Amino acid sequence: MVTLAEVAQHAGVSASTVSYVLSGKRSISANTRQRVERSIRELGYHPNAGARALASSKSNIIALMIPLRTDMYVPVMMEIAIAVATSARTHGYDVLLLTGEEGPDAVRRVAGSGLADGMILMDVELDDERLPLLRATDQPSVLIGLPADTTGLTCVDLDFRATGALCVEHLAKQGHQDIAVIGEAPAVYERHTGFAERTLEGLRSRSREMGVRLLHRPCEGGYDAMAVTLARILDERPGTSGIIVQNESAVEPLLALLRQQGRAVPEDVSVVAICPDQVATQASVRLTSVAIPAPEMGRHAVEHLVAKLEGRGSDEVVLIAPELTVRASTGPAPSRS
Amino acid sequence: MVTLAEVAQHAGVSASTVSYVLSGKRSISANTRQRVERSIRELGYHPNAGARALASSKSNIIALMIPLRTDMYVPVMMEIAIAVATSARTHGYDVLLLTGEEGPDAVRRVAGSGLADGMILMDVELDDERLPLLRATDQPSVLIGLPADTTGLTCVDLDFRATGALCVEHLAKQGHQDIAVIGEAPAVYERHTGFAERTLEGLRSRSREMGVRLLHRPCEGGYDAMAVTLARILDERPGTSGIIVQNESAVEPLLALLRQQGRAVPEDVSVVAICPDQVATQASVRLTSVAIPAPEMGRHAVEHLVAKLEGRGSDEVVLIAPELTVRASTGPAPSRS
DNA sequence: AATAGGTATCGAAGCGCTTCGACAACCTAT
DNA sequence: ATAGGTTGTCGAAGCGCTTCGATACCTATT
Repeated sequence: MVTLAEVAQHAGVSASTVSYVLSGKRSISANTRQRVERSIRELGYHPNAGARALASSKSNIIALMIPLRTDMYVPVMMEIAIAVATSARTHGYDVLLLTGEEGPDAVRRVAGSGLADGMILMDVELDDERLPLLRATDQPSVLIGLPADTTGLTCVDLDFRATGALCVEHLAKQGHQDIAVIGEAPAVYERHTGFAERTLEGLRSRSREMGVRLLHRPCEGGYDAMAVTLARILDERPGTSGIIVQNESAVEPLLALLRQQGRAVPEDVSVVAICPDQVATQASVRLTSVAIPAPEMGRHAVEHLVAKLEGRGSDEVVLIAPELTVRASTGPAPSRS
Repeated sequence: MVTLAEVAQHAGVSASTVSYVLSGKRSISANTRQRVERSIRELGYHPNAGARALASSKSNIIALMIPLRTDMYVPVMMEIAIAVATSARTHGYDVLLLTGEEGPDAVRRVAGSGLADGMILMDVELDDERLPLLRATDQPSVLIGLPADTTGLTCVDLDFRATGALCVEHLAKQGHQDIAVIGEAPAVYERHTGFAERTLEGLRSRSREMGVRLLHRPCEGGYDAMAVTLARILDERPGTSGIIVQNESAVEPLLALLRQQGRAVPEDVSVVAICPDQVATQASVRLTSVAIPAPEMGRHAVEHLVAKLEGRGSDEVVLIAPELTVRASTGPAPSRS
């Protein structure tokens, strides 16, 4: 393993000079810089991460805490994780992957050991048990998702309230009067995941404003659960002509069931999905949808965290504006006969 | 930030004693141990990761290199990543997330900087450009996936050859004579991903042995691509009564298309999938499938890597035996009229 | 000609930990 | 009583880096 000292000797300068060449914190003559850089290349030098962390009290690592569950939004999580990792690299950071398993202890461990300079938390619940700790240790951090109380925190999320509103608006404008919402699994609501509840708020308030009727039903993923849920919905509101789905694993089953029942999309029923674009475009009907901009969320999170770590940036809630893309699954409401 | 020295002072012992209490590398009297442990608790001490890494030349970090692409097997990747992370924790390691983006440079960087003690590579290609480096630096590592040449490497993977064979066998035994295979996207074959080619080998050799006809067609995910692929298959081999799918995002479209064409599953066509159990059980028909045991793969990978890091364990190829679960999508071949 | 201000470099201290050798204290077995 | 072993603890060195003066030289300014 090549060390700084060896590079220094090889280049005929002192160790500190090499360090300054690397960090650029003091001016170095062009001549010396080149000699040092050449030695670094020739010896294949890589600074030792531990030593660097010790001396500078900076690890250049960002911890990313992902949920342990894989019952929802797996592709989204993955996309965010990848976006965080690649985006972090462009800022000179590596990413440490923590699962939710350890819970608050992970926050303590990482903050206490100086393993990471800051952390990004995904899947934040409305009343997340990690938040008090985060505030207490004032560990630099960014949340993906929105807790109930955001004071002293930086959060990045899609504006799910606006997303809900946008979906209703789109359907209402096309004349749909009875709209059903197929939501996430009941467990998601029970654990008060912010995005689910905020979507619901947006859906409800906008349907009130626009005078349409809204029926919300949570739904486990899969064909069987979807069949039951759909039957109940159509039983309760036979006139339902617009459906909003916020559950990836219910999308395809829903379309299959509608087809099977002879309900044409979009002629008889319009469907709007809240899902990643990939799901919307690969479904058996190309779905009108509001995309969940996973890469953008990951990037934003990293950028805000890096800003904090560099002393710039402040606590702030960043809500990404939703965009509805019209595809083949929505159209005018069928005329009521 | 509490340091070792402060703990030592608080407990009235020397720093080295505290260190030995922590590591257990020398015997410590029960009395002293308790005093030290109490001080640690009271002060909320966490050893500094950088200092520890520097002094011991061990970071207690495992690097996990995941593919950048999200065009295939996203849930599987995610499950593996989570399994790796949680499993690593039980062995006292944290996981550093690297994306494939940096390619071989990431290997160099991590190995050179001592950032991680070892690495796990996912999505290994048959002739992966990272392998020469791995061998050259003799960086402790484990691959998930099987390259063409495994000498000097430790690999963990599902036995895809056996998987292919198992699928064919199951259908052949039920009397199916014409079997179609819907494979991964063409790009996957073009980049010579090991698992895809090995599955194919297994499929082909077993169908030769059992005297059935096999037609393999790569297929992009999604409804449209699946429609085209299916039409071609049925055109070329109208007698096809068994279908094997190895492409998650083709599963549901396939089922939808068959339904639409009035082909009943399993009465007219039997379908076997190679996919995670979740996909198989949540599909619109409960699918007979060979599961991709993601958690097991992740766990195995970590355990072998840890064994290597502790000086135990050797180079070895671990192939996990496939298991076929019969569900509702396969049955006897329709009698030929 | 003397002084001030830059610029380029070096030496040394120190980050918080691990680990080796030393040593005192005690316990056996002669 | 003494040599030889254990056991428990300490001090000091050192891991590879960053960073803070200090120094030496050079150019501009008075």
